[in-house]
Amino acid sequence: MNSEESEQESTTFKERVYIVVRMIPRGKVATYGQVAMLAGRARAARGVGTAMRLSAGVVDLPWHRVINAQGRVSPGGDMFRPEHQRHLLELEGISFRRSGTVDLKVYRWEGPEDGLPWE
DNA sequence: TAAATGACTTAGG
DNA sequence: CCCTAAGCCATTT
Repeated sequence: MNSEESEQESTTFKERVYIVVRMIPRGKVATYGQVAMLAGRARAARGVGTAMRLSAGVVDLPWHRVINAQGRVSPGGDMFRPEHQRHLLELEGISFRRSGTVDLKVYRWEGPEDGLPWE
């Protein structure tokens, strides 16, 4: 271990995404693009979507706190139904507009106070 | 290794 | 509010 910076990535993109998502506090939300940036891949918003789609069964993962840049929740899925996601968010005190969207100006997570492990 | 897929995003119409 | 076109990416075929 003669190096600390040129070391190989010991974590995959998906792993980092989950780590970031687990940092989102209760009552707050983050967008795919935001998570991508924090995970070290600013333009991989779509990759974050892929990671979340494959997250069924992952323990302790607040998947419902990840929404898109328009404030809309997941489009659907057996285990990720829009109504379910909305319900979970409302239980955390997040209110939706008539349009069914979340006001990011109010509920957007500011980001981690301390730096991330890989940054 | 190339092609297809999809919880994305921004800019326009 | 709904739809399309482009750009970008991880994952799966």
